[in-house]
This record gives sequence, C-alpha cells and structure tokens, in this order.
Amino acid sequence: MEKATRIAELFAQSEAYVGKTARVQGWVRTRRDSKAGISFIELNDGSCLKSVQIIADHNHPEYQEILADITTGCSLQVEGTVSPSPGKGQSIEIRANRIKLYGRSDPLTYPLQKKRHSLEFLRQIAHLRPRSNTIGAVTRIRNRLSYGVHQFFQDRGFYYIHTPIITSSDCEGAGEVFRVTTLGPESLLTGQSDNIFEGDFFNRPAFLTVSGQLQAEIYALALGKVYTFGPTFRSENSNTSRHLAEFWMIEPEAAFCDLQDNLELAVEFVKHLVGTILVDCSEDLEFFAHFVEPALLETLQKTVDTSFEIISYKEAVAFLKRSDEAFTFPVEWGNDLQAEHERYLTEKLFQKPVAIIDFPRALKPFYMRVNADEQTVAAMDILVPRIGEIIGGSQREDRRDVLIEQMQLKGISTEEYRWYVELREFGSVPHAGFGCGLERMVQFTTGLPNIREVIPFPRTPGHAEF
RNA sequence: UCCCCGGUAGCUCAAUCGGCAGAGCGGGUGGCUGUUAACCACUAGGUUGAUGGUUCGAGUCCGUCCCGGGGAGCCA
Repeated sequence: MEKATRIAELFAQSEAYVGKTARVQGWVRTRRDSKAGISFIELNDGSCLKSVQIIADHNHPEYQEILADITTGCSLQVEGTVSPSPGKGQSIEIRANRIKLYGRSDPLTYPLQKKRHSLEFLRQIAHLRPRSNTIGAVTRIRNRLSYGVHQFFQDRGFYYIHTPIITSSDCEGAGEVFRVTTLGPESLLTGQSDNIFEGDFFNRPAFLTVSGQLQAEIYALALGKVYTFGPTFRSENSNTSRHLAEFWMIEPEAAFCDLQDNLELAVEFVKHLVGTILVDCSEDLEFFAHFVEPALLETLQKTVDTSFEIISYKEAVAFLKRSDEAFTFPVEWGNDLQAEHERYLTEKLFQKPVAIIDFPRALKPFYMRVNADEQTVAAMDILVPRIGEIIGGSQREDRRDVLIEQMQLKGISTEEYRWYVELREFGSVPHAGFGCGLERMVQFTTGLPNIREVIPFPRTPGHAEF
C-alpha cells in the first residue's frame, strides 16, 4: 500500500505541508458540489475530530468517472497540493491531483448521515458508529486514558501484572459471577451430585474474574508495587447508565503502603489522567463541551487544580444530617451512603471530587483493614461529580488473626482462601490498593451520560451483539 | 430486578376529544453557489414495536410481551 499522512499530522504541521504534495486516506463525511466545476469533499481518517477538505476539479478526466460514486461513507485515497483555504472553517485544504476510490457506499442504505444521530441509534450500528464524531472522539480519549494509566504507574515503578481472567473463587464479595464451563446444558441439567464439575474442563467450578485484587496482592507482596489493567466481569442484572457486564478495571496494589499513601496515590492518579486529557485531547474535549456537557472543561480543570475534599464516613454522615436536602433514604451512621447522598456531597456541597474514608466495618468486604476503633475499616471511596464512585480501595488486613476473624464474620472460607491467609503468615506487610473503572473515567472526561457509549462493544443484560 | 416515561418514513420528531398518516433531515431528479449541518424546486418513501381485545371506527383506549430512556438497588 502507498503510505499516507494522517490528517491530524497534516493539521498539526500545516505550515510545513503548505505548498507540498500530500497523500491522505480516509472515509468521506460529506460532499458539496459547486457548479463552478468543483466538489468539496470532507475526508476523515479518525486521527482527529476534524476532516480535511478536498477540492476536486470536475474537469479532471479521472474524476468524472468516479465523482458520482463519491458519497458519504465511501473510502478514498487522495493526493494533492496542500494549500491555504480561502473558505471559512478550515486553515488548509487539499487540491486533489489524484483520487482513488477504494470502496463505494450506497447513499440509500448507508445509515450515517452528516446530521446528528441519537446515541441510542448509533449503538444499534456499533460496526459503523466509530465513524461518527462522538464515538471517534470517545475512542481517542479512551486510548489516551489507557496510555496514561500505563505511563502513570510505570513512571512510579509499578509492574504491570496480568491477573487471570478465569478464576475458581466466586465469593470475593464483589458481585455476581459468570460461569465458565465446557459442559453442555444437558449435563448441567442431569447432574445431580456436587461432583458434576469433575467432568468439566477445570475439574471444578470456574468463573470469569470480578476483580484481580487478591492475585495482585500476591505480586505486591513480592515485587512491591504492581497494577492490573484488564477486563472484568459482573453478571448482575443491573440496567443503568453506569454499569456493564464486561468492563475494564485498573487495580494498583502496593506493599509498605497505608491508607494515607493509597489515597495520595489515587488522587494523584485521577489528576494525572484528567491532566493528560486536558492537554492532549483538547479538540475532542471541546467537542463534548459543546454538544454533550457544557460544564465539562470547568469540572475537569477544577479536578486538576484543586485539592480533593477528604472526609471520614462519620463526617460525611454529619454533613448530610446538617443539610437541608430532602433525601429519600435516611442518613444514619451504619447505613450505606446512597447515590443521592454521594451526589449531594460531590455536586452540591463541595462541587469537586470527594474522598470518603473509614467506613463502618459491616458495610465493607473482609479484606479491608480493621481500624483501631474496631468499628470501621481503612476504606476509601473517591466520588466525582456526575458519575459518583470512580475509585474504591482500602488498606488490606495484614494481621493474620484479624483477617481470619473477618473472614469468619463475613462467611469466607479460610480453607478455600488458604493462600490468602498464608500471605499473612510469611512476611506480611501493610499494603493497600484501589480499583478504578476505566469506563467511568471515560464518562467523567467526556461528559457522556451513558456508559454504553464509552466502550466499543457494550455488554449488558440481554446484549452481546457484534 | 423494581418504579416512571417512551416506541409513528432510513434518521429526528408531530398528529387536538377515538374520526383522511404529517414535517424537517437523509435518498432520487433538476436548478444555483469557493461550498461549510450549504441553498431552492420537484419526487419516491408507512404492517404507527409485537400480539390479543374494546369500538361503526384505534397511532390514540385496555391486557400481555419485546425494545429504548430516566431513576433505584448492586457496584467500578
């Protein structure tokens, strides 16, 4: 194939390209004809939000044959002279010398119009929606965030650990699991004994992971600082704008690290990711600020510039009790904070990210470290406006006896998690970590209200298309 | 899973009290123009989500189901 210049590069280095010949490849967004004998073709290659305007002269014998086929959606390669554009709306344009039509696109049946589509409609055409401005911009931001995750941890000496997708434990307390089996439905139906899984691939029940945390702890207690970044699965029948059955989670875990260190790391992490997007994806951000969430840039800039509010659960309850809001759910020490409470704290009271620490022991899972008061655990949730909880983490219980007590209290088998207990028997050390949902970070940085827009192929109850 | 609101042309939506199925955009044709979600004219395009019922008559009312949206729970 002939090599081409990416359109983003063309705009970024436009002064260097003016007067020279360039070759671009992409898909036609729209075409306008002028009876002065030229066509204006907007070509987009996904490298940036902007399309480049191609000027095609009708008198050129080569064009006359293909001009009728250059319609929205078709794929082209164009070679021409990069020139300053006399028209408004773009600094440069390409005066085409050669146009090669790769693939036609029937305008009668091509679903994408140059007009705006609803996000619900675009979801039904997930094979074409990345060609829309919105999904293209989401994809670039998601990519930059993913890269930023690795940059952040690699720069700080964290090792990237690939924790298993298939696991054999289903009682981590992090939600419903998907079963993994090679048994057919008939053997599952006819099997009466508990030993049915002896004939299964793993000779035991197996599931898709709901978290890589427990395995990450193993490696943190050997390599010091590690992180996971991979797909995670929850089979909860939750149908909301913030939940997916398959999503991507980032889970750092650090040894010789307490809740305070963990919290500092998490705050720095959020600021770093948002900061990179503000710098490197400004064009896409402006698009979202214009069409999706007017307060987006302000919210993101504030996230980077101001310190997060850090309060204990106890203080959060006090703030909520003191407020004049008419909450549907009662605020009482020992009750879980409801979405309405979280929203009040981060959107109304503080109007910036809020970290809540030291939750009641009964509300949190067995692995969180019990505080000196024995009533609370060293947990932390970071809430951001619009999204709610974007990060959840804790210092882990590193004392063997307290861990076993917690497991018994929560009904976790010390036999099945023997290895987890052993980590507290052989060189135990204070350690901590957190989980961050990538999609929620993408929602936060794009302003998109529904999580189904921020992952290429969303999996939700009843939906695994494409 | 629960509560509320929706589903009408390819897309976005309108249709008064139950009384002839509509518009804009997109498509086609023609015109105009260094155009910018271009513009002007003409034109094609419908099993009103599915199903059962009430009625002289149902897009509209009732039952059931499917799908979408908002909220809740669960959580990241």
